[in-house]
Amino acid sequence: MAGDNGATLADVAQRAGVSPSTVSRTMRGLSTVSPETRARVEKAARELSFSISRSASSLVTGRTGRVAVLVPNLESWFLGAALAGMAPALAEAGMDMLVYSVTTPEERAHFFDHLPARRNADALLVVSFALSPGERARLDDLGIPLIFVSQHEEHRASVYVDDAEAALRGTRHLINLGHRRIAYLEPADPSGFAWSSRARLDGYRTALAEAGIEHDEELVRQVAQWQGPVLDAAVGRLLSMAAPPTAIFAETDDIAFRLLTVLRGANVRVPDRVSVLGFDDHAMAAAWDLSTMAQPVRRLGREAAELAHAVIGDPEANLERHVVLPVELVPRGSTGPAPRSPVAGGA
Amino acid sequence: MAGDNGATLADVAQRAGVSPSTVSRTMRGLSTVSPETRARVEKAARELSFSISRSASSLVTGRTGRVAVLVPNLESWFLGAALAGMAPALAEAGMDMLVYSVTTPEERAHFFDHLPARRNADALLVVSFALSPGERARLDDLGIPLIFVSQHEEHRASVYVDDAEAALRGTRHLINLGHRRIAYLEPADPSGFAWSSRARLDGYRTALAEAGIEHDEELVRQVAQWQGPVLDAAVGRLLSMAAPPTAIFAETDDIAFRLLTVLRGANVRVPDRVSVLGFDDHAMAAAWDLSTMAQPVRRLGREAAELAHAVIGDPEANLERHVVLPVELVPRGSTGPAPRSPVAGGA
DNA sequence: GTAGTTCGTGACAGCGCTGTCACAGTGATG
DNA sequence: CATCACTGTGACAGCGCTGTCACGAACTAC
Repeated sequence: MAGDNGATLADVAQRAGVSPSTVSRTMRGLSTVSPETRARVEKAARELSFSISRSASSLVTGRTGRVAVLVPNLESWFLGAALAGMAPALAEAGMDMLVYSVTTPEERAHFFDHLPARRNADALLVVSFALSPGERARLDDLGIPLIFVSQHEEHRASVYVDDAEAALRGTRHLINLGHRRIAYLEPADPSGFAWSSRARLDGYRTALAEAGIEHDEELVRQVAQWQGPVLDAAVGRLLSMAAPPTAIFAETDDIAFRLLTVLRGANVRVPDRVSVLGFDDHAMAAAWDLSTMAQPVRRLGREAAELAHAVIGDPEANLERHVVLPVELVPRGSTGPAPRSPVAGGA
Repeated sequence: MAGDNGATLADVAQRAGVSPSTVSRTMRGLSTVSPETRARVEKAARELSFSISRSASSLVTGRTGRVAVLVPNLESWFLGAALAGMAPALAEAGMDMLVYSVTTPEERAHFFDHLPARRNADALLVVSFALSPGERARLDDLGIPLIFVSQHEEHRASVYVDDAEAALRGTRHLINLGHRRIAYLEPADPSGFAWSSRARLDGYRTALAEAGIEHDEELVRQVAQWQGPVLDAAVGRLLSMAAPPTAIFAETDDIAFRLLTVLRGANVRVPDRVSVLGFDDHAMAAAWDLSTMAQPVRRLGREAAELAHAVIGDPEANLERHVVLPVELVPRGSTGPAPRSPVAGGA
């Protein structure tokens, strides 16, 4: 039984008493088959547990029925959610999802040298993957449509969120709560992830300028997103300022979680003394009661998958289409009104 | 440029001045090619950006060079880690990874009706997927080797952890800390995940029996793993007992996180008044300072991928091999010595 | 009733590879 | 010097489909 690859189209044809052509037409749902014949063929196919060999059909059609997805890893909540958004959309379109997780330098070298996706997929979705210029160029060699997800790419289809606008709105939320001293924590180690870190910082600055709050570069600090001590130091630095911040905007929820842990350990009450705002709406954000800017990650994935499907189906499709999705504030318990006591001065 | 599927083997042959057969032999690394010819062919292949069409070769060989993975979702940390373990192992073996995420009833129906993996993969890895008997039987129809990951399946290759032993050791750890009243929280909603919940509970009971601690069924409570109120109620029940537990063993880290949140909200100090032990070593466990039983999830994935590769390469391979991996205690700050005060009586 | 149209089906080539067989060239053996 | 084994290469069929073309039957129109 094992190794038996199943019945062929010809087997089904014989059983149904028709030609292979007719079986092929039936399986592909072409309309030029009479209802009776169709029923007979479908019955035979079911009895033989037949299903089309994509290898054979793609040899003829040049289409593989597969979409490849390139991700910088598989363990982050973000990428899982993005894939989770793609999977149903692709399945619905009858396409399979090929996943390439490329993390280490060895994996990178291997992937970009061999381009295993070549001739194995009809499109490549690149998700939040920081590419070198050489790697970027190499992807064009694949000869299939590229779609960038959660990253912006000139002259190529891209699906992403408006980071600047989101950071702007998040910062405004803090300002509306009365905060004037608002710190910003940005990741020092994007670790292969690509997103518009710069845009988020810009949005933060725009909001401050808008409110006439003078910008204090001391309040912007780089912290390690995953590792230990650096964040403690940054927080210590902020808490020991003459005019310490009453709110901290973390560029990612991962940073916010670690920030909350540090603050809790230091007995700094949130949000009574310091408000904390994150970015992403990480799966655990609700459990941490973290206010955050929610990225529609699943939708990002879904839109990308749908775009891929559209592009594959239509060779004339616009290969430079950009889809920008909104980010919404999810207010939770980690943000509150600015305290009266520690800060005296206004703007 | 787009839509151009690249050079064929024949193009390379012509450029290198050899026959297609020789190019094929070269690309597959067969030994019967002279070094000079090999060099010439490789040069030509590189110049044309050639790579083998798996569709064509699999049509002949019957092998697809792909492994399919069936997962109940893509958003859990656990499955991401399992996939992350598989990916490099498969890449190294030159195989692609096809991911089928099957969550909703509609997706289930579609997957098991159409078996899209049929003839599209050389093996199927089933990861922690709770199958109905009908679905289970359907998978055998695929005609390819099945490998069960993080779940135990009679007469089929399986890679999993020793849940009973792990729960036994975890409970022993609590007993060694002086705890005698140890509660156990098990999930009421496995939500499509398959693991040996029963085995974990058994391990807990074995440890208690071993230590001569009488078993109190009141201390074992079912809680919703993802939803809200049920856990509060269970915790309330435990804390209002005449002899409340001094330690709580949560069957998953997800439960433990929610437990910690509830306890914090209720001002029950951990571990001073109640120790909390989790199970999984979730990516966030360190951030929560949660003591837990660490499953080697990545390794689970890697071993499964290697097993798949072995089985595919050798048709005579043992299709019923079982690999059992160990679970280790990771002691962190959520477990500590049993308090003196609240409980008087011993065993 | 003849010509034109549509519908449903079958025949057949060929997609790009691989596996088998054949065969020329080289060196070893007696 | 004839025989044999071995090495490196090419010729060719065929894997399981799809796309094109051809064709008979059943209509429609005048």
